[in-house]
Amino acid sequence: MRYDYKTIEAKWQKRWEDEKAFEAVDFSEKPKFFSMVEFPYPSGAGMHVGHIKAYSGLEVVSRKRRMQGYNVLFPIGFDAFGLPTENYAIKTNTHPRLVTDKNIEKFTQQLKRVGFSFDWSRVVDTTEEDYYKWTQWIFRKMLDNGLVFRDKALVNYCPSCKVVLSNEDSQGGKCDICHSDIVQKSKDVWYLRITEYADKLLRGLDNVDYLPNIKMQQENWIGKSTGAFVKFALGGTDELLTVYTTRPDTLFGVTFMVMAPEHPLIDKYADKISNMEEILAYRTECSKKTEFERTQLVKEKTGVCIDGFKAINPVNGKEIPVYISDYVMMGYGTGAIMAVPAHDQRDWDFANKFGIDIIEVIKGGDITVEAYAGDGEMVNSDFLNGYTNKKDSITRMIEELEKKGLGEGGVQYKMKDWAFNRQRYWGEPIPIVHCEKCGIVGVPYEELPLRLPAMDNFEPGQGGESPLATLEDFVNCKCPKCGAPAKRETDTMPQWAGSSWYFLRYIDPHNEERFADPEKLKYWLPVDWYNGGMEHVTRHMIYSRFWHHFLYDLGEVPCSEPYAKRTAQGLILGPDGDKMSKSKGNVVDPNDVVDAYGADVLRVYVLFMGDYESATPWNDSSMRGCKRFLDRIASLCDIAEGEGVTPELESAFHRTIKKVSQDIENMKFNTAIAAMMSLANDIFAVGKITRDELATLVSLLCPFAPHICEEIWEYLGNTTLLSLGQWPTYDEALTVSNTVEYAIQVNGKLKSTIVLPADVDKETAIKSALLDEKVAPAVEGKQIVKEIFVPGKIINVVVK
RNA sequence: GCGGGUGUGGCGGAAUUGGCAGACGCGCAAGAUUUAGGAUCUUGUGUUUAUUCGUGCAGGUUCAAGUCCUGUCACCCGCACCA
Repeated sequence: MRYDYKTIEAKWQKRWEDEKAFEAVDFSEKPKFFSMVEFPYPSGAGMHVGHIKAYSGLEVVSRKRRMQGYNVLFPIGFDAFGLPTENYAIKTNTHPRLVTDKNIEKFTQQLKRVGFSFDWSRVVDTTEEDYYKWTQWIFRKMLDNGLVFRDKALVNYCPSCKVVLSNEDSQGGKCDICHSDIVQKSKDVWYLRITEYADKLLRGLDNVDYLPNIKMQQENWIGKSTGAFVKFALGGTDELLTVYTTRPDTLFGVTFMVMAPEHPLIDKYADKISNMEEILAYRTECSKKTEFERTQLVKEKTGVCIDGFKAINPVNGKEIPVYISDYVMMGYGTGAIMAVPAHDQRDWDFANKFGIDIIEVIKGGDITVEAYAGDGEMVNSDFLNGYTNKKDSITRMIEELEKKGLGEGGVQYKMKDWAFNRQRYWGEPIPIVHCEKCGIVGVPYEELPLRLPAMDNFEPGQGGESPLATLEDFVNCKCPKCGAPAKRETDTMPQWAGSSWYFLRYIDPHNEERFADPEKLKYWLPVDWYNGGMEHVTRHMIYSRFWHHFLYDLGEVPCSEPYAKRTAQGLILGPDGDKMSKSKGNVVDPNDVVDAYGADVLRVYVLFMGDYESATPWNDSSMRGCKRFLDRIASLCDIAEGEGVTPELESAFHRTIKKVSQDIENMKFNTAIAAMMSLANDIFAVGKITRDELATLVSLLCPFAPHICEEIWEYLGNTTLLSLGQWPTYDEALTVSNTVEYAIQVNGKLKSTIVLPADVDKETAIKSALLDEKVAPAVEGKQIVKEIFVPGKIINVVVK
């Protein structure tokens, strides 16, 4: 058969679409399988091959599941709000709506050309009113349930994008979008109280099947630590200064305290502090430092001693000095620490610089040289002396503190509340009204969606105002509660909002009454298998798990965890081994590959090129090998004859069915394809194949290269779709052949190989081995000390 | 600094978990076919003169180690003054 991929691919894509082959059926009797890939951001550049690899994994799994008789929901959509589109819109003076529609059209066309078996009847677009209505609805529910609050805070501000960023979006002091330096700025910020769900999000990980490194990253992100809160009296005030520590048992080693420069107690007692000017100067200096400077200057500690009050150590009554220093952050713990220089390197550095006492309380290190953070016997610690177990000494100290009312055990999380507003146009308007009398009032549910108003100039205002703030009609409104004139919130939601619940909308994308029908949610949830990039396993996944947990607490969804299983694909690197990027000019466009080789070749190659979870460089000639493979498969039509089984191939077929079936489940697509290539090699070596066997082979290959396989299936006389056909089964007994090639070793060195019956016994095997013409001379005249026989594998003779 | 991961031919990568290292593919070489190029097909391809030596490096356990143990180096990815 001639492999005319252009004609073949167009033909089958049309037929799948005409027959609605891949549309999921709600409430079908078949077992359900909900597989989901991370929906793309429809950028103007179109897709690159990385997208194709990201979708091909679950594409193969989904196609296999359909052939195994599952009712498969494999949806796709577009996460289309966000800055790149908006920036492009500003630059070209086109409305972001038009830009988005154009980009979505381009992406859709590209995805369809590759032949992905998405359910195109359920496409969601986060920027459509009937979608973001429900994004706003969930936000309103959060507002009702006390999970939304407003605070003035120092925020990460990107002067280039003119936008406030979350900590997550400004890692390393750089803007996640344009990579400019972030500055700190005081602003009103809307927060979502995600920290309230920290423990639920952590415990939920026990019941899901995520790759171990994904779980670990999420645990790390949540960052739970256990320890104690300890209260220190401040001499000369009625105040208790609370600190958080993971090692309350080192309390006898505390020789000073440190507060974050912005700590509010400093302002409260400003009139008691004689060196306030010095402190204010230090504060100013700190606020000027960028994140980069703060992390680079890690070793050099700076600070100022507060001249006005001293702290009292609650366990021994000692007076100790209090400093401010920027190595203590306002954002973690209580913004103040007890310093134990003998056993914390940062405290040690600080003490060393400022000439503060260092008292050893744990034996084992040399505290004149550096802090000792290891375990050991407690000393200089009164009732804790002699303790050697960290856990016991901590427990004992917490008991003691609780008895005196000077402290208690507690936990802390690294995770911070989610800064949820952006001063940009292309996002979901935050459905809130500011009323002078009533304060913050939610837009009534029946008024949702709060539509993004049409406007011409989406450029952010100077000073970081949202462009919406310039629209009088939008801003001025009536208070929904009291009817008095009020003002609308003009900020919009961050891009993470729409993607926090999209998997729910796939289940019922056209519902006008609810975000999704409860019965349908019950049928489809949870997502059985979710695949995406490693870069999203903390932010997007934690945010969306948070929203889902919240909806679960409201009784809106039937399970607490949205994703039963999560995997991640590795990047495709450029041919030069570098990350693909437009600036490096090493981006491979999937359209070019489809034009030159066909969609099936592209699909097979992105899965064959390497381990699915690892980063692998693109290689054009390696891809041509995949083309050759499919050509050879097509050419099998010319030799396929007769029915039934070719005896020489029977075992190879059963082994391949087993291997491919298992490898797909483990995402070992590269070895699955290798196994089919091997089988093809065997077939050509034998020189014949029956029509039945060819049908089996194309069934196995169909999830990978569906167009050519459908064509061959039709060539074999079938009128049904192979994509909805039967997944081949294998007979375990036939996967093993009745002879085995044994390796023969003498003293562990390979000497020869020998073919023996599979059920050979040890005695016969060794006897035959010793007769081998290469083995005999090596053994001759020597004494046999030991004979090792591993059934099915190896014979080893030890001689002296 | 902390946490996790990876080191195997010229290249991408395999190795049913301790049992013939290099499956499969690329590349390369020779041959066939072809007016030629391309494509296709066949054979070969870690190293080395038989023999050896070979999975980052150095030791160890074992009849047997890419796989287990100890130490060490390099690279990659997270988080990062987290108290």
